[in-house]
Amino acid sequence: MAKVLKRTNMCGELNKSHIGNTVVLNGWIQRKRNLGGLIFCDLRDKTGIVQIVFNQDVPQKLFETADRLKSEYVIGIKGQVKERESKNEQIATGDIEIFVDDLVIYSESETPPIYIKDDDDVSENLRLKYRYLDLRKNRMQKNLMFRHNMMKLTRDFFDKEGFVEIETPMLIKPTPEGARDYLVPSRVNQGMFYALPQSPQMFKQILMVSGVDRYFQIVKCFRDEDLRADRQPEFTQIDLEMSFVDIDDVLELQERYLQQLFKELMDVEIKLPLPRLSYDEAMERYGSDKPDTRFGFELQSLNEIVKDCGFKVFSSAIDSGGDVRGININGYNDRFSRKDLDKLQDEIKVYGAKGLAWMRVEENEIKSSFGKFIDEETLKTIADAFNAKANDLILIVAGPKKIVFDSLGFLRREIAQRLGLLDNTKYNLLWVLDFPLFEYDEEEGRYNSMHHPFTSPKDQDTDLLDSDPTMVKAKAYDIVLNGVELGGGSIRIHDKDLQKKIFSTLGLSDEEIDSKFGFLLEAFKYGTPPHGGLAYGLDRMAMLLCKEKSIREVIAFPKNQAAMCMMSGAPSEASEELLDELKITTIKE
RNA sequence: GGUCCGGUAGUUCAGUUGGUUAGAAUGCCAGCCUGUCACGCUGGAGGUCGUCGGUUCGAGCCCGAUCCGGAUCGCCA
Repeated sequence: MAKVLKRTNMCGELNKSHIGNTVVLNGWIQRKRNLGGLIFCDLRDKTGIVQIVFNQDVPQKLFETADRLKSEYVIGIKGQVKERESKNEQIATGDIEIFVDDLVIYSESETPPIYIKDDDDVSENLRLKYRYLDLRKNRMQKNLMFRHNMMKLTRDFFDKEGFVEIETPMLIKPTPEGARDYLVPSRVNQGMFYALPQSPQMFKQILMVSGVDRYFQIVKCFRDEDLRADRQPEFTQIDLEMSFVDIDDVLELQERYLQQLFKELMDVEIKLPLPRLSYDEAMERYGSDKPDTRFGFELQSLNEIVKDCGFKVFSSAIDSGGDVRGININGYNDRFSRKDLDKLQDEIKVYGAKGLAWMRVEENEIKSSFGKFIDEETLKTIADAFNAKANDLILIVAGPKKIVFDSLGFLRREIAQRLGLLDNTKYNLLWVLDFPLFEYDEEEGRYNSMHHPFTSPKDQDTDLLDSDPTMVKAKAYDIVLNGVELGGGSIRIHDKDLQKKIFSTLGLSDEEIDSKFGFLLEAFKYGTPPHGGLAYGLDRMAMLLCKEKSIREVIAFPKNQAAMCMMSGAPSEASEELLDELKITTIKE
């Protein structure tokens, strides 16, 4: 076992002020340049890279050891910091280099299967398999540090505001609604199962009943649903709950938190109060309940203009309760070929759109895909509704509202991205409020909670619970950043009778209510403060602030799209012994 | 579960209407080299073209099936 040289400095932190010092560094060989009688190595640790030099003034044995060095060998060196004759402007330590007089090889390395550099474009599968190598990259180290700083700032902020971090259980009762649970068999209670929490929702509400007053937790949550670039089966939430508050109290505190987060971690000033949009307005203007407001192309209703226009696609959409809406890609008509438009039309079919109608506004005429079905007067009226000028492109979708919103919402984002209009130095935070409490599930023929069943309806809407549940608005709020839902929450129901009423509107029988939520309702019998809270998706927040495209870049050991850990091989089969003990029989083929 | 894109050297990729021994860059190995910093120069090794089947005189290329990866719709209270 080689001696460990006691480190005096980190590689990336050395500069001119260290010239003349003798330093001891530990790290990995990034690269070796052997000039024959002179060897240069780039030595890397988590802080950066510094050049170390071996020349023939050193003992022959040391020089021979240096000659053996290869990529990713782990070494320790002692040497003197000297000013460089020719600087390297590319790296932070480019003014200096270390002349080595002692070298220890702690461990050798096989040739790594992936390169340790930020701009490699190796397949993600390989990166995940060799995650320990991937994480050596400067970019990944930075992301890990950023996430750490985010969690530290979060803990400090909420601590100062009187919040207490309390751990809630990971083995809990399966939840009937919402996402699919991960199930954990109980050995002690044969045939019974725990679930891993999708969120600590009921526990944090019960902590309010317990008089904790303000709770928060940075907590792992689990949902057994399909993965996406921004969705992992296990993810981290910043979860919090407050007693004796209404919507404005929650939002005001969160705004101060976000302001501080952006100021300290990003050096970005966020102006308060944040903009607020109602759910209806967000849908009407942006076709999304998480609008990206960094660019225009807002939706415009054409119902009034085209309801009697004679073009069947439009009029029948309106007659059957749907919509005709469009967006104006103003100033970019010349950027879209006929082929581009056909492709966009294809792409919105996944949302159920039957087609895409378009109008090209040119200097002296309007060309459109539906010109022969409609008179020129109406075309002009549509163009006027969009304040269209030459070189504008108007895209129109007709159909059921959801399809129209989804399609145009997609087109807005997609086109802005293609045109390079997504300014990643801009951080548009906003609240979306006044969500519907329920949405009607056509397939199951019943109402579902849009948020979750503990969400309080708006006071003035409680009468509508019986007559028209879909009209009831919720005391719910989402925080949105550049088109991504960062988090959401609500003021909860603290009245057990109202809570029961909501459950029954959701179609739950008394027995179901009792078996699934009985403990919460029981707790509510004994004095419940008005309360509300919110949860942020920490991974998503870190992803956006690190300017990454996937949350996998800010999670140390993420799963791939098939929910597998490529490094460790999870999930895997369980042993017969374990399964026997759990009384679980697997179906053998 | 559906749709789309991809799978060729350790890695990233090219590979023409199907036609000789499948190429490049980089990495790796060996030799030379005292101011490099993506060091350079010379030489070398490295391939089940994801897998199986079919068409064909002949398949990396065409067809079918299948496996794997990614994006996405559904799903994600």
